Amino acid sequence: MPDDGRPCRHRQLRHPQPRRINRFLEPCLMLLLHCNEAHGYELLEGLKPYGFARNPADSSTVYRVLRHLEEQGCVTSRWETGGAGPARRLYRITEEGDRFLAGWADNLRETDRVLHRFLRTYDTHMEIHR
Amino acid sequence: MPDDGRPCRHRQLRHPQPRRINRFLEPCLMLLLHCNEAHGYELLEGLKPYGFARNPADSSTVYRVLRHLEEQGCVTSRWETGGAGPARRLYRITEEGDRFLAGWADNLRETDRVLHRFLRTYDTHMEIHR
DNA sequence: CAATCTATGTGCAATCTGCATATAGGTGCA
DNA sequence: TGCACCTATATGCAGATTGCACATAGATTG
Repeated sequence: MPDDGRPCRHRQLRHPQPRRINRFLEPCLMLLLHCNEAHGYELLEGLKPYGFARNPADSSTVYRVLRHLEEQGCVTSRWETGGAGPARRLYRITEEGDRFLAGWADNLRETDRVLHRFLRTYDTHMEIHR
Repeated sequence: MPDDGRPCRHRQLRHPQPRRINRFLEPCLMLLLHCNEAHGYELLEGLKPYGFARNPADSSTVYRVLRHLEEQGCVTSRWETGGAGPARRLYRITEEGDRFLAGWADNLRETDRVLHRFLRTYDTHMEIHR
């Protein structure tokens, strides 16, 4: 199906958008920050291996999620000036963030089980019914 | 953590809700209807094996999704009167619905891959960083 | 006849997310 | 110098999804 870039007008038969797991940016950003202190623009690139290569994350959403995580105490930030280009807000994960990430991982493992249950049922059903 | 039933006041550290996959009701209902013609109240029960046992789907959402699927041409409905209790709206899947379900399955398989990529990365990272 | 179960539905509000846009420092180049 | 472009962060707005509260109504049971 050709894609002219315009939003889908007729609401009919719309397939789910690329972002299918709610708030999936959260665990991805937290895992990246667990590896290294980083700023938003950098994380935007780092997300690519997590399924955001074909469907890049929106930068405004990334920045918003990071500020949200900071409000929650999962990360802290500090301004880095003096480097080349505009000032960057450098994020670092906290202990609270570590626990939050672990909770997310458990949560996603459960989601994975649910997904498998569905796909297995689908496959066996389709095998029987042609 | 005790749960007094009230909504979470302090917005802090909220973990993702039980419904983590966007519009997951859609493929589940379609798969159930691929097996058998059924009405909403019945489908509400049939959803349980798909991960809705611990977190039952909201009935209003189920009815709304079914009407939405009908607008899309994925299902058709007819009233069944004469049985015991109130009239029931019986849903049946269409050929368009079959294709839509197949598309959903492909979509969820991709989601599954993304999920695995994350969990594998998480596990190996945590193994290294104790 | 009141409570309860079956069955379908509307209204509303919170949440999440993508698009458009604003702001601003820095670099390359004609 | 002027201009385009890249880096970097952020706000406003609107559409989509979803859960909760509530409305409606037929049928059954004590």
